[in-house]
Amino acid sequence: MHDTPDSEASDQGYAVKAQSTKLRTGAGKKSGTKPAKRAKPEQVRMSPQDRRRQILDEAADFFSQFGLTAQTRGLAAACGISQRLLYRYFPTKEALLDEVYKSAIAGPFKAVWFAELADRSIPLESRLIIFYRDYFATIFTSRWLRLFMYASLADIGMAPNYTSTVVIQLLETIMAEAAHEQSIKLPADKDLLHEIAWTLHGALSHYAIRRHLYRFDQPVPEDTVVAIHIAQFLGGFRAAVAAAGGKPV
Amino acid sequence: MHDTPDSEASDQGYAVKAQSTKLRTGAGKKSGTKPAKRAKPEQVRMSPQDRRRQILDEAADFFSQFGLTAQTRGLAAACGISQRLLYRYFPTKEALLDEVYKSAIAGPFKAVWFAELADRSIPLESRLIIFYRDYFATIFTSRWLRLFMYASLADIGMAPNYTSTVVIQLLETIMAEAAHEQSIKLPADKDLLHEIAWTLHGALSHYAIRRHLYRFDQPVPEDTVVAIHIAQFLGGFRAAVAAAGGKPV
DNA sequence: AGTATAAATCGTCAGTTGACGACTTGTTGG
DNA sequence: CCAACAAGTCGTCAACTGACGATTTATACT
Repeated sequence: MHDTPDSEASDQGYAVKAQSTKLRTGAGKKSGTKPAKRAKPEQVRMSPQDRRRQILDEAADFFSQFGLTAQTRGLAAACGISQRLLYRYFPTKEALLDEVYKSAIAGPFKAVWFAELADRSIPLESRLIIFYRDYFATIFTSRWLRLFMYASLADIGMAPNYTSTVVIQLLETIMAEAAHEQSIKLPADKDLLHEIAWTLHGALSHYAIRRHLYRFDQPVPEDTVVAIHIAQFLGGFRAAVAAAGGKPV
Repeated sequence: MHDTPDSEASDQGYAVKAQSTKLRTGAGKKSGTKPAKRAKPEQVRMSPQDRRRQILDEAADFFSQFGLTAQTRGLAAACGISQRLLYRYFPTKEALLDEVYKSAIAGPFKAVWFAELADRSIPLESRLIIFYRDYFATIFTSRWLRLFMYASLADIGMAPNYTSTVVIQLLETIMAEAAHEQSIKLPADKDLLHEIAWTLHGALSHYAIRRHLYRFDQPVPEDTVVAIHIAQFLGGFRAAVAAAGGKPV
Protein backbone atom coordinates (compact mmCIF):
# COMPACT_ATOMS: atom_id res chain seq x y z
CA MET A 1 0.00 0.00 0.00
CA HIS A 2 2.61 2.47 0.94
CA ASP A 3 5.95 2.11 -0.56
CA THR A 4 5.80 3.75 -3.92
CA PRO A 5 2.08 3.79 -4.41
CA ASP A 6 2.42 5.53 -7.72
CA SER A 7 1.41 2.99 -10.23
CA GLU A 8 2.94 3.45 -13.60
CA ALA A 9 -0.49 4.18 -14.95
CA SER A 10 -0.10 7.86 -14.30
CA ASP A 11 -0.92 9.36 -17.63
CA GLN A 12 0.15 12.86 -16.83
CA GLY A 13 3.61 11.92 -15.84
CA TYR A 14 3.41 12.92 -12.24
CA ALA A 15 5.14 9.78 -11.25
CA VAL A 16 7.33 10.46 -8.33
CA LYS A 17 10.04 8.01 -8.77
CA ALA A 18 13.41 7.74 -7.29
CA GLN A 19 12.35 9.30 -4.11
CA SER A 20 13.65 6.49 -2.04
CA THR A 21 16.80 7.41 -0.20
CA LYS A 22 14.74 7.06 2.88
CA LEU A 23 15.78 3.78 4.27
CA ARG A 24 13.92 4.73 7.36
CA THR A 25 13.41 1.15 8.35
CA GLY A 26 13.58 1.50 12.04
CA ALA A 27 17.17 0.82 12.95
CA GLY A 28 17.15 3.48 15.55
CA LYS A 29 19.09 6.64 15.05
CA LYS A 30 22.03 5.96 17.23
CA SER A 31 25.24 4.05 16.92
CA GLY A 32 24.89 4.92 13.33
CA THR A 33 26.43 2.54 10.93
CA LYS A 34 27.14 5.71 9.05
CA PRO A 35 28.70 8.65 10.81
CA ALA A 36 27.67 10.92 7.98
CA LYS A 37 29.38 13.82 9.64
CA ARG A 38 26.09 15.53 9.99
CA ALA A 39 25.34 17.24 13.22
CA LYS A 40 21.81 16.07 12.65
CA PRO A 41 22.20 12.58 11.22
CA GLU A 42 18.68 11.45 10.73
CA GLN A 43 16.10 12.33 13.25
CA VAL A 44 13.00 10.26 13.23
CA ARG A 45 11.21 13.34 14.45
CA MET A 46 12.33 16.74 13.39
CA SER A 47 11.84 20.05 15.06
CA PRO A 48 9.04 22.08 13.50
CA GLN A 49 11.57 24.54 12.08
CA ASP A 50 13.64 21.88 10.40
CA ARG A 51 10.64 20.02 9.13
CA ARG A 52 9.11 23.14 7.73
CA ARG A 53 12.36 24.04 6.03
CA GLN A 54 12.68 20.57 4.60
CA ILE A 55 9.15 20.62 3.25
CA LEU A 56 9.63 24.00 1.63
CA ASP A 57 12.87 22.96 0.01
CA GLU A 58 11.46 19.68 -1.20
CA ALA A 59 8.33 21.41 -2.40
CA ALA A 60 10.33 23.84 -4.50
CA ASP A 61 11.99 20.94 -6.28
CA PHE A 62 8.81 18.95 -6.52
CA PHE A 63 6.53 21.64 -7.90
CA SER A 64 9.21 22.96 -10.21
CA GLN A 65 9.43 19.49 -11.66
CA PHE A 66 5.76 18.52 -11.89
CA GLY A 67 3.99 21.83 -11.87
CA LEU A 68 1.85 23.60 -9.33
CA THR A 69 -0.99 21.18 -9.97
CA ALA A 70 1.04 18.23 -8.74
CA GLN A 71 -0.48 16.42 -5.80
CA THR A 72 0.23 16.83 -2.15
CA ARG A 73 0.52 13.09 -1.78
CA GLY A 74 3.43 13.07 -4.18
CA LEU A 75 5.11 15.86 -2.29
CA ALA A 76 4.63 14.03 1.00
CA ALA A 77 6.20 10.95 -0.51
CA ALA A 78 9.13 13.00 -1.74
CA CYS A 79 9.56 14.35 1.78
CA GLY A 80 9.26 10.90 3.28
CA ILE A 81 6.33 11.90 5.44
CA SER A 82 2.61 11.30 5.48
CA GLN A 83 0.39 13.56 3.45
CA ARG A 84 -1.47 14.55 6.55
CA LEU A 85 1.63 16.07 8.08
CA LEU A 86 1.80 18.72 5.40
CA TYR A 87 -1.38 20.15 6.80
CA ARG A 88 0.19 20.51 10.18
CA TYR A 89 2.62 23.02 8.71
CA PHE A 90 0.52 24.70 6.06
CA PRO A 91 -3.22 25.29 6.23
CA THR A 92 -3.79 24.69 2.53
CA LYS A 93 -1.87 23.73 -0.55
CA GLU A 94 -2.12 27.27 -1.78
CA ALA A 95 -0.57 28.63 1.39
CA LEU A 96 2.27 26.20 0.90
CA LEU A 97 2.74 27.36 -2.67
CA ASP A 98 2.86 30.96 -1.52
CA GLU A 99 5.64 30.14 0.89
CA VAL A 100 7.51 28.23 -1.77
CA TYR A 101 7.31 31.21 -4.05
CA LYS A 102 8.63 33.57 -1.43
CA SER A 103 11.55 31.41 -0.44
CA ALA A 104 12.52 29.93 -3.79
CA ILE A 105 11.70 32.74 -6.22
CA ALA A 106 11.91 36.06 -4.49
CA GLY A 107 14.52 34.91 -1.99
CA PRO A 108 17.59 34.26 -4.13
CA PHE A 109 18.04 37.78 -5.48
CA LYS A 110 21.19 39.41 -4.14
CA ALA A 111 21.61 43.04 -3.29
CA VAL A 112 25.35 42.92 -3.97
CA TRP A 113 24.72 42.72 -7.65
CA PHE A 114 23.90 46.38 -7.78
CA ALA A 115 27.16 47.34 -6.17
CA GLU A 116 29.21 45.01 -8.32
CA LEU A 117 27.62 46.24 -11.53
CA ALA A 118 28.37 49.83 -10.60
CA ASP A 119 32.01 49.31 -9.73
CA ARG A 120 33.70 51.45 -12.37
CA SER A 121 37.18 50.34 -11.43
CA ILE A 122 36.51 47.33 -13.62
CA PRO A 123 35.61 47.34 -17.35
CA LEU A 124 31.88 46.98 -17.86
CA GLU A 125 32.31 43.92 -20.00
CA SER A 126 34.07 42.16 -17.14
CA ARG A 127 31.48 43.29 -14.67
CA LEU A 128 28.71 41.93 -16.84
CA ILE A 129 30.46 38.63 -17.29
CA ILE A 130 30.94 38.27 -13.55
CA PHE A 131 27.39 39.33 -12.85
CA TYR A 132 25.81 36.92 -15.28
CA ARG A 133 27.96 34.07 -14.13
CA ASP A 134 26.48 34.50 -10.69
CA TYR A 135 23.03 35.18 -12.05
CA PHE A 136 23.06 31.92 -13.96
CA ALA A 137 24.11 30.03 -10.85
CA THR A 138 21.47 31.68 -8.71
CA ILE A 139 18.45 32.67 -10.77
CA PHE A 140 18.72 30.99 -14.13
CA THR A 141 18.50 27.52 -12.66
CA SER A 142 16.06 24.86 -13.68
CA ARG A 143 14.26 25.11 -10.38
CA TRP A 144 13.88 28.87 -10.38
CA LEU A 145 12.90 29.17 -14.03
CA ARG A 146 10.35 26.39 -13.98
CA LEU A 147 8.74 27.58 -10.78
CA PHE A 148 8.59 31.12 -12.08
CA MET A 149 7.11 29.97 -15.36
CA TYR A 150 4.50 27.77 -13.73
CA ALA A 151 3.54 30.61 -11.44
CA SER A 152 3.37 33.06 -14.32
CA LEU A 153 1.21 30.76 -16.39
CA ALA A 154 -1.09 30.10 -13.47
CA ASP A 155 -1.39 33.84 -13.19
CA ILE A 156 -1.23 33.51 -9.47
CA GLY A 157 0.18 36.97 -9.49
CA MET A 158 2.08 35.67 -6.52
CA ALA A 159 4.80 38.25 -6.40
CA PRO A 160 5.36 39.47 -9.90
CA ASN A 161 5.93 42.89 -8.48
CA TYR A 162 8.93 42.15 -6.37
CA THR A 163 10.71 40.18 -9.03
CA SER A 164 10.00 42.61 -11.82
CA THR A 165 10.94 45.57 -9.66
CA VAL A 166 14.33 44.11 -8.88
CA VAL A 167 14.98 43.18 -12.48
CA ILE A 168 14.03 46.65 -13.64
CA GLN A 169 16.56 48.06 -11.20
CA LEU A 170 19.21 45.80 -12.65
CA LEU A 171 18.34 46.91 -16.16
CA GLU A 172 18.65 50.55 -15.23
CA THR A 173 21.99 49.95 -13.59
CA ILE A 174 23.31 48.20 -16.66
CA MET A 175 22.05 51.00 -18.89
CA ALA A 176 23.64 53.69 -16.77
CA GLU A 177 26.96 51.90 -16.81
CA ALA A 178 26.93 51.23 -20.53
CA ALA A 179 25.96 54.82 -21.29
CA HIS A 180 28.72 56.11 -19.07
CA GLU A 181 31.40 53.90 -20.54
CA GLN A 182 30.44 54.73 -24.12
CA SER A 183 29.64 58.39 -23.41
CA ILE A 184 26.14 58.08 -24.77
CA LYS A 185 23.16 60.10 -23.69
CA LEU A 186 20.22 57.89 -22.84
CA PRO A 187 16.63 58.59 -23.77
CA ALA A 188 14.56 60.17 -21.04
CA ASP A 189 11.77 57.64 -21.44
CA LYS A 190 12.34 54.97 -18.83
CA ASP A 191 10.33 52.36 -20.69
CA LEU A 192 12.39 52.86 -23.81
CA LEU A 193 15.53 52.60 -21.75
CA HIS A 194 14.41 49.33 -20.21
CA GLU A 195 13.68 47.95 -23.63
CA ILE A 196 17.26 48.52 -24.73
CA ALA A 197 18.58 46.69 -21.68
CA TRP A 198 16.19 43.87 -22.37
CA THR A 199 18.04 43.17 -25.62
CA LEU A 200 20.74 41.75 -23.38
CA HIS A 201 18.86 40.51 -20.37
CA GLY A 202 15.99 39.12 -22.40
CA ALA A 203 18.31 37.29 -24.75
CA LEU A 204 20.14 35.66 -21.85
CA SER A 205 16.86 34.89 -20.10
CA HIS A 206 15.71 33.19 -23.23
CA TYR A 207 18.93 31.24 -23.47
CA ALA A 208 18.25 29.96 -19.95
CA ILE A 209 14.68 29.13 -20.87
CA ARG A 210 15.91 27.21 -23.88
CA ARG A 211 18.19 25.16 -21.70
CA HIS A 212 15.96 24.43 -18.76
CA LEU A 213 12.44 24.62 -20.13
CA TYR A 214 12.65 23.77 -23.79
CA ARG A 215 15.55 21.45 -23.14
CA PHE A 216 17.23 22.24 -26.40
CA ASP A 217 20.58 20.75 -26.94
CA GLN A 218 23.10 23.25 -25.79
CA PRO A 219 26.51 22.38 -27.13
CA VAL A 220 28.06 25.82 -26.74
CA PRO A 221 29.54 26.41 -23.27
CA GLU A 222 27.60 28.81 -21.10
CA ASP A 223 30.51 31.18 -20.67
CA THR A 224 30.91 31.48 -24.42
CA VAL A 225 27.26 32.24 -24.89
CA VAL A 226 27.33 34.89 -22.21
CA ALA A 227 30.42 36.42 -23.80
CA ILE A 228 28.75 36.54 -27.20
CA HIS A 229 25.62 38.17 -25.89
CA ILE A 230 27.53 40.77 -23.91
CA ALA A 231 29.75 41.57 -26.88
CA GLN A 232 26.66 41.87 -29.02
CA PHE A 233 25.03 44.18 -26.53
CA LEU A 234 27.98 46.50 -26.05
CA GLY A 235 28.79 46.47 -29.75
CA GLY A 236 25.27 47.37 -30.77
CA PHE A 237 24.57 49.68 -27.88
CA ARG A 238 24.99 52.91 -29.80
CA ALA A 239 22.80 51.69 -32.65
CA ALA A 240 20.12 50.56 -30.24
CA VAL A 241 20.06 53.86 -28.40
CA ALA A 242 19.85 55.65 -31.73
CA ALA A 243 16.96 53.46 -32.83
CA ALA A 244 15.23 54.24 -29.58
CA GLY A 245 15.44 57.92 -30.33
CA GLY A 246 18.30 58.93 -28.09
CA LYS A 247 21.01 61.19 -29.41
CA PRO A 248 24.56 59.91 -29.33
CA VAL A 249 26.98 62.48 -27.98
CA MET B 1 -2.24 7.71 -33.17
CA HIS B 2 -5.18 9.57 -34.50
CA ASP B 3 -7.88 7.12 -35.30
CA THR B 4 -11.49 7.94 -35.47
CA PRO B 5 -13.59 6.77 -32.59
CA ASP B 6 -16.18 4.43 -33.90
CA SER B 7 -16.89 4.09 -37.53
CA GLU B 8 -17.06 7.73 -38.34
CA ALA B 9 -15.87 9.11 -41.57
CA SER B 10 -12.14 9.24 -41.26
CA ASP B 11 -11.64 12.87 -42.02
CA GLN B 12 -7.98 12.40 -42.68
CA GLY B 13 -8.63 12.41 -46.37
CA TYR B 14 -10.66 15.57 -46.42
CA ALA B 15 -8.09 17.73 -44.79
CA VAL B 16 -9.07 21.12 -46.12
CA LYS B 17 -12.07 20.17 -48.09
CA ALA B 18 -15.03 21.83 -46.55
CA GLN B 19 -14.34 25.43 -45.87
CA SER B 20 -17.91 26.44 -46.26
CA THR B 21 -20.04 27.57 -43.38
CA LYS B 22 -16.98 28.15 -41.32
CA LEU B 23 -18.81 30.93 -39.60
CA ARG B 24 -17.48 30.78 -36.15
CA THR B 25 -20.34 31.39 -33.81
CA GLY B 26 -17.89 32.23 -31.11
CA ALA B 27 -19.65 31.59 -27.85
CA GLY B 28 -22.70 33.69 -28.26
CA LYS B 29 -25.83 31.72 -27.74
CA LYS B 30 -28.02 34.57 -28.73
CA SER B 31 -29.11 33.30 -32.09
CA GLY B 32 -32.41 31.63 -32.81
CA THR B 33 -33.80 29.16 -30.39
CA LYS B 34 -34.57 26.07 -32.37
CA PRO B 35 -34.08 26.80 -36.05
CA ALA B 36 -35.72 23.59 -37.08
CA LYS B 37 -36.09 23.95 -40.82
CA ARG B 38 -34.44 25.79 -43.61
CA ALA B 39 -32.52 27.88 -41.17
CA LYS B 40 -28.81 27.59 -41.68
CA PRO B 41 -27.84 30.21 -39.12
CA GLU B 42 -27.19 27.64 -36.46
CA GLN B 43 -26.91 23.97 -37.01
CA VAL B 44 -27.91 21.84 -34.09
CA ARG B 45 -25.79 19.07 -35.44
CA MET B 46 -22.54 19.73 -37.15
CA SER B 47 -20.71 17.64 -39.67
CA PRO B 48 -17.89 15.61 -38.16
CA GLN B 49 -15.36 17.75 -39.97
CA ASP B 50 -16.75 21.00 -38.68
CA ARG B 51 -17.25 19.69 -35.19
CA ARG B 52 -13.77 18.34 -35.05
CA ARG B 53 -12.38 21.62 -36.26
CA GLN B 54 -14.42 23.53 -33.73
CA ILE B 55 -13.24 21.32 -30.88
CA LEU B 56 -9.62 21.66 -31.89
CA ASP B 57 -9.86 25.42 -32.16
CA GLU B 58 -11.69 25.76 -28.89
CA ALA B 59 -9.28 23.35 -27.23
CA ALA B 60 -6.30 25.42 -28.30
CA ASP B 61 -7.80 28.47 -26.61
CA PHE B 62 -8.96 26.51 -23.62
CA PHE B 63 -5.75 24.66 -22.83
CA SER B 64 -3.61 27.68 -23.58
CA GLN B 65 -5.61 29.53 -20.97
CA PHE B 66 -5.90 26.92 -18.24
CA GLY B 67 -3.04 24.58 -18.95
CA LEU B 68 -2.87 21.06 -20.27
CA THR B 69 -4.20 19.69 -16.98
CA ALA B 70 -7.50 21.52 -17.40
CA GLN B 71 -10.51 19.23 -17.48
CA THR B 72 -12.33 17.83 -20.42
CA ARG B 73 -15.64 18.87 -18.87
CA GLY B 74 -14.56 22.47 -18.99
CA LEU B 75 -13.54 22.14 -22.60
CA ALA B 76 -16.86 20.54 -23.47
CA ALA B 77 -18.67 23.42 -21.80
CA ALA B 78 -16.57 25.90 -23.76
CA CYS B 79 -17.54 24.09 -26.94
CA GLY B 80 -21.18 23.97 -25.91
CA ILE B 81 -21.31 20.21 -26.17
CA SER B 82 -21.45 17.31 -23.79
CA GLN B 83 -18.24 15.94 -22.41
CA ARG B 84 -19.02 12.56 -23.85
CA LEU B 85 -18.97 13.92 -27.37
CA LEU B 86 -15.28 14.74 -27.11
CA TYR B 87 -14.60 11.04 -26.93
CA ARG B 88 -16.38 10.48 -30.17
CA TYR B 89 -13.77 12.56 -31.93
CA PHE B 90 -10.68 11.77 -29.89
CA PRO B 91 -9.93 8.47 -28.19
CA THR B 92 -8.23 10.06 -25.19
CA LYS B 93 -7.45 13.47 -23.81
CA GLU B 94 -3.84 12.95 -24.70
CA ALA B 95 -4.71 12.24 -28.32
CA LEU B 96 -6.70 15.45 -28.37
CA LEU B 97 -3.74 17.35 -26.97
CA ASP B 98 -1.50 15.91 -29.64
CA GLU B 99 -3.84 17.14 -32.33
CA VAL B 100 -4.05 20.55 -30.71
CA TYR B 101 -0.30 20.74 -30.70
CA LYS B 102 -0.03 19.84 -34.34
CA SER B 103 -2.65 22.29 -35.51
CA ALA B 104 -2.02 25.20 -33.17
CA ILE B 105 1.73 25.02 -32.62
CA ALA B 106 3.39 23.39 -35.56
CA GLY B 107 0.76 24.49 -38.04
CA PRO B 108 1.15 28.27 -38.10
CA PHE B 109 4.74 28.35 -39.35
CA LYS B 110 4.96 29.74 -42.86
CA ALA B 111 7.34 28.61 -45.53
CA VAL B 112 7.28 32.01 -47.23
CA TRP B 113 9.32 33.47 -44.44
CA PHE B 114 12.43 31.83 -45.80
CA ALA B 115 11.95 33.36 -49.21
CA GLU B 116 11.14 36.78 -47.84
CA LEU B 117 14.15 36.80 -45.55
CA ALA B 118 16.43 35.91 -48.41
CA ASP B 119 15.14 38.55 -50.83
CA ARG B 120 18.24 40.67 -51.26
CA SER B 121 16.49 43.32 -53.30
CA ILE B 122 15.40 44.77 -49.98
CA PRO B 123 17.67 45.95 -47.15
CA LEU B 124 18.03 43.31 -44.48
CA GLU B 125 16.79 45.64 -41.78
CA SER B 126 13.52 46.07 -43.67
CA ARG B 127 13.23 42.37 -44.31
CA LEU B 128 13.68 41.63 -40.62
CA ILE B 129 11.11 44.22 -39.64
CA ILE B 130 8.58 42.78 -42.05
CA PHE B 131 9.37 39.25 -40.99
CA TYR B 132 9.00 39.91 -37.29
CA ARG B 133 5.84 41.88 -37.78
CA ASP B 134 4.31 38.76 -39.28
CA TYR B 135 5.97 36.48 -36.77
CA PHE B 136 4.46 38.41 -33.91
CA ALA B 137 1.02 38.20 -35.47
CA THR B 138 1.35 34.47 -36.15
CA ILE B 139 3.64 32.83 -33.60
CA PHE B 140 4.20 35.26 -30.78
CA THR B 141 0.58 35.28 -29.76
CA SER B 142 -0.75 34.58 -26.32
CA ARG B 143 -2.29 31.33 -27.50
CA TRP B 144 0.79 30.00 -29.22
CA LEU B 145 3.24 30.99 -26.53
CA ARG B 146 1.21 29.66 -23.64
CA LEU B 147 0.49 26.36 -25.36
CA PHE B 148 4.11 25.95 -26.29
CA MET B 149 5.23 26.76 -22.77
CA TYR B 150 2.76 24.38 -21.14
CA ALA B 151 3.84 21.66 -23.52
CA SER B 152 7.50 22.34 -22.88
CA LEU B 153 7.07 22.29 -19.13
CA ALA B 154 5.08 19.08 -19.29
CA ASP B 155 7.97 17.70 -21.24
CA ILE B 156 5.54 15.90 -23.43
CA GLY B 157 8.18 16.09 -26.06
CA MET B 158 5.22 16.51 -28.34
CA ALA B 159 6.95 17.97 -31.32
CA PRO B 160 9.92 19.91 -30.10
CA ASN B 161 11.75 18.65 -33.11
CA TYR B 162 9.62 20.20 -35.78
CA THR B 163 9.42 23.56 -34.11
CA SER B 164 13.07 23.75 -33.21
CA THR B 165 14.10 22.57 -36.64
CA VAL B 166 12.15 25.30 -38.34
CA VAL B 167 13.44 27.96 -35.99
CA ILE B 168 16.99 26.81 -36.52
CA GLN B 169 16.47 27.20 -40.24
CA LEU B 170 15.23 30.71 -39.70
CA LEU B 171 18.26 31.51 -37.57
CA GLU B 172 20.63 30.25 -40.24
CA THR B 173 18.86 32.27 -42.90
CA ILE B 174 19.13 35.42 -40.83
CA MET B 175 22.78 34.77 -40.18
CA ALA B 176 23.57 34.18 -43.82
CA GLU B 177 21.85 37.39 -44.82
CA ALA B 178 23.49 39.48 -42.12
CA ALA B 179 26.92 38.09 -42.96
CA HIS B 180 26.38 38.79 -46.63
CA GLU B 181 25.21 42.34 -46.11
CA GLN B 182 28.05 43.17 -43.76
CA SER B 183 30.66 41.12 -45.63
CA ILE B 184 31.54 39.10 -42.60
CA LYS B 185 32.82 35.58 -42.54
CA LEU B 186 30.84 33.39 -40.23
CA PRO B 187 32.28 30.78 -37.88
CA ALA B 188 32.16 27.26 -39.22
CA ASP B 189 30.63 25.94 -36.02
CA LYS B 190 26.88 25.80 -36.59
CA ASP B 191 26.05 25.87 -32.91
CA LEU B 192 28.08 29.01 -32.43
CA LEU B 193 26.38 30.54 -35.41
CA HIS B 194 22.95 29.77 -34.02
CA GLU B 195 23.90 31.34 -30.74
CA ILE B 196 24.66 34.63 -32.44
CA ALA B 197 21.29 34.63 -34.17
CA TRP B 198 19.64 33.84 -30.86
CA THR B 199 20.79 37.20 -29.55
CA LEU B 200 18.09 38.65 -31.79
CA HIS B 201 15.52 35.91 -31.92
CA GLY B 202 15.83 35.05 -28.27
CA ALA B 203 15.52 38.66 -27.19
CA LEU B 204 12.35 39.08 -29.22
CA SER B 205 11.02 35.76 -28.00
CA HIS B 206 11.57 36.92 -24.49
CA TYR B 207 9.83 40.18 -25.20
CA ALA B 208 6.81 38.18 -26.34
CA ILE B 209 7.03 36.00 -23.25
CA ARG B 210 7.12 39.10 -21.09
CA ARG B 211 3.98 40.37 -22.69
CA HIS B 212 1.88 37.25 -22.86
CA LEU B 213 3.17 35.05 -20.07
CA TYR B 214 4.60 37.36 -17.45
CA ARG B 215 2.09 40.01 -18.35
CA PHE B 216 4.46 42.83 -17.70
CA ASP B 217 3.24 46.25 -18.54
CA GLN B 218 4.37 47.00 -22.04
CA PRO B 219 4.10 50.70 -22.75
CA VAL B 220 6.53 50.77 -25.68
CA PRO B 221 4.84 50.00 -29.02
CA GLU B 222 5.68 46.64 -30.49
CA ASP B 223 7.07 48.12 -33.69
CA THR B 224 9.45 50.28 -31.73
CA VAL B 225 10.68 47.35 -29.70
CA VAL B 226 11.25 45.29 -32.81
CA ALA B 227 13.12 48.17 -34.42
CA ILE B 228 15.36 48.57 -31.38
CA HIS B 229 16.20 44.90 -31.22
CA ILE B 230 16.97 44.69 -34.92
CA ALA B 231 19.14 47.78 -34.77
CA GLN B 232 20.92 46.33 -31.79
CA PHE B 233 21.49 43.05 -33.61
CA LEU B 234 22.80 44.53 -36.83
CA GLY B 235 24.86 47.12 -34.98
CA GLY B 236 26.52 44.55 -32.76
CA PHE B 237 26.75 41.82 -35.36
CA ARG B 238 30.43 42.26 -36.08
CA ALA B 239 31.32 42.32 -32.40
CA ALA B 240 29.25 39.21 -31.75
CA VAL B 241 30.86 37.27 -34.57
CA ALA B 242 34.25 38.32 -33.30
CA ALA B 243 33.39 37.19 -29.78
CA ALA B 244 32.27 33.87 -31.20
CA GLY B 245 35.67 33.40 -32.75
CA GLY B 246 34.91 34.27 -36.34
CA LYS B 247 37.28 36.49 -38.26
CA PRO B 248 35.85 39.67 -39.71
CA VAL B 249 36.90 40.20 -43.30
C1' DA C 1 -44.63 10.64 -43.32
C1' DG C 2 -41.38 6.87 -42.26
C1' DT C 3 -37.05 4.97 -41.52
C1' DA C 4 -32.05 4.31 -41.25
C1' DT C 5 -28.00 6.54 -39.78
C1' DA C 6 -25.14 8.71 -36.86
C1' DA C 7 -24.68 13.11 -34.06
C1' DA C 8 -25.26 13.99 -29.45
C1' DT C 9 -26.56 13.26 -24.46
C1' DC C 10 -27.29 10.79 -19.96
C1' DG C 11 -25.72 8.36 -16.30
C1' DT C 12 -22.16 6.12 -14.12
C1' DC C 13 -17.83 3.86 -12.78
C1' DA C 14 -13.22 3.68 -10.89
C1' DG C 15 -9.35 6.12 -9.62
C1' DT C 16 -7.83 10.86 -7.87
C1' DT C 17 -7.20 14.58 -4.75
C1' DG C 18 -7.46 18.32 -1.08
C1' DA C 19 -8.65 18.27 3.44
C1' DC C 20 -9.23 16.75 8.23
C1' DG C 21 -10.89 14.11 12.74
C1' DA C 22 -9.09 10.68 15.51
C1' DC C 23 -5.51 8.00 16.92
C1' DT C 24 -0.42 6.48 17.66
C1' DT C 25 4.15 7.11 19.20
C1' DG C 26 8.80 9.40 19.85
C1' DT C 27 10.87 12.67 22.95
C1' DT C 28 11.59 15.32 27.06
C1' DG C 29 11.69 16.68 31.91
C1' DG C 30 11.02 15.23 36.58
C1' DC D 1 10.55 5.03 34.80
C1' DC D 2 6.67 7.54 33.46
C1' DA D 3 3.48 11.01 32.29
C1' DA D 4 2.55 14.88 29.16
C1' DC D 5 3.15 17.08 25.07
C1' DA D 6 3.40 17.28 20.37
C1' DA D 7 5.35 15.16 16.07
C1' DG D 8 3.54 12.07 13.04
C1' DT D 9 0.18 8.44 10.86
C1' DC D 10 -4.36 6.17 9.56
C1' DG D 11 -8.48 6.16 7.53
C1' DT D 12 -11.95 8.49 5.27
C1' DC D 13 -14.98 11.89 3.04
C1' DA D 14 -16.77 14.65 -0.75
C1' DA D 15 -15.78 16.60 -4.86
C1' DC D 16 -13.34 15.90 -9.01
C1' DT D 17 -11.91 13.59 -13.40
C1' DG D 18 -11.02 10.56 -17.55
C1' DA D 19 -13.48 7.30 -19.78
C1' DC D 20 -17.39 4.79 -21.83
C1' DG D 21 -21.93 1.75 -22.42
C1' DA D 22 -26.58 2.71 -23.22
C1' DT D 23 -29.88 5.67 -25.01
C1' DT D 24 -32.01 9.64 -27.36
C1' DT D 25 -32.86 12.44 -31.34
C1' DA D 26 -31.74 15.53 -35.44
C1' DT D 27 -31.12 14.88 -40.28
C1' DA D 28 -31.14 12.93 -44.93
C1' DC D 29 -33.28 10.09 -48.09
C1' DT D 30 -36.77 7.54 -49.71
